[in-house]
Amino acid sequence: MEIDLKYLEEVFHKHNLKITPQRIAIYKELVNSKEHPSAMIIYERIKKIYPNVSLDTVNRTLLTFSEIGLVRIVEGRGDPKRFDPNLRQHHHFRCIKCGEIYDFYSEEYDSLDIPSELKKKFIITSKRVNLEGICDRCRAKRG
Amino acid sequence: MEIDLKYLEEVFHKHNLKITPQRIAIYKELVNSKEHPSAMIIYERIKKIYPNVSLDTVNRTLLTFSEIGLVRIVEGRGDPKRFDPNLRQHHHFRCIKCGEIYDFYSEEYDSLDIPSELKKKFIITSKRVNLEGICDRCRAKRG
DNA sequence: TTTGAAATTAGGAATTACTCCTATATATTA
DNA sequence: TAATATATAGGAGTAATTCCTAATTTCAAA
Repeated sequence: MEIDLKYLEEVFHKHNLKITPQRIAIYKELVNSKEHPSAMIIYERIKKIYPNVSLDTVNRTLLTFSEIGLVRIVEGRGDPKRFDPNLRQHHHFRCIKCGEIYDFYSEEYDSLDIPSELKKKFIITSKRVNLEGICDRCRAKRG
Repeated sequence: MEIDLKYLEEVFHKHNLKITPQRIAIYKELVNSKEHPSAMIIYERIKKIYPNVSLDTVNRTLLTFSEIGLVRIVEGRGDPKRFDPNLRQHHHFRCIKCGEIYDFYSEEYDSLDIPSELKKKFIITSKRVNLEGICDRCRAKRG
């Protein structure tokens, strides 16, 4: 998928971030990933194009992106952080066997009300339904 | 809070786990925690009672507990694993400033339907709504 | 009860996933 | 184009977790 470079550069400008080839490459790689990759996975792929990019840069960049809201860190179970460039409101199904995360969309879930006792106490900035279970592939493997 | 030792021993038996003082202490400590603690935090507390318990045992034990469904690993953002002994269906609010996680209950959320295209493809074993935002304490701090 | 096999533990080493440090290089603005 | 503020690479350092192994403990059967 071609990314909208202009949009990306605008976002960088808005947050006073310099436009560097590494940042663009990292963002491209993440957008074109389907599996909510970790920094290490992005790093391995980027290395093929920029052989001496450093893992630290990939990590730092992905964290910067998440700070400015360009990507999100997926909610996981304490293993390596995984990143998600999908900013459209969506929800996750996670396979407890293989760890794969599948995005899905649901208007019903999007329009869930926040319980009023929480609304009074907290400022709510994000809402997501996380489902877990066994995906079709893993189910097939074990009959 | 007093834990139900009998219940705990039954669970251990059911899964062919031996009843050891460490396992009981670790479970007690977790149940009596209110902040979804990490293995390290549990370890520090247990050490006061069993000075030469090892961190590995705490980690291993908590993972074992999560495998048999006695506790759950809280969904987080890649930092140390945190554990939750609350098996009653509930949902989480996580403060993006301080990281604190608050359990809450909602019948509306509990009774959410699973989208049919997911139900067809996947076996769903768990469902949770995760809210994020800023908690009352952090809000107070910054006026 | 005692005994013995199998599971579990402590302690340290190893690994993994970051995160920090700093000299060099690069992007932007004047 | 030059100045300067950022960002990067590479390596060191740190945190969280997992692995390894010898010693210990649990528990079931005698």
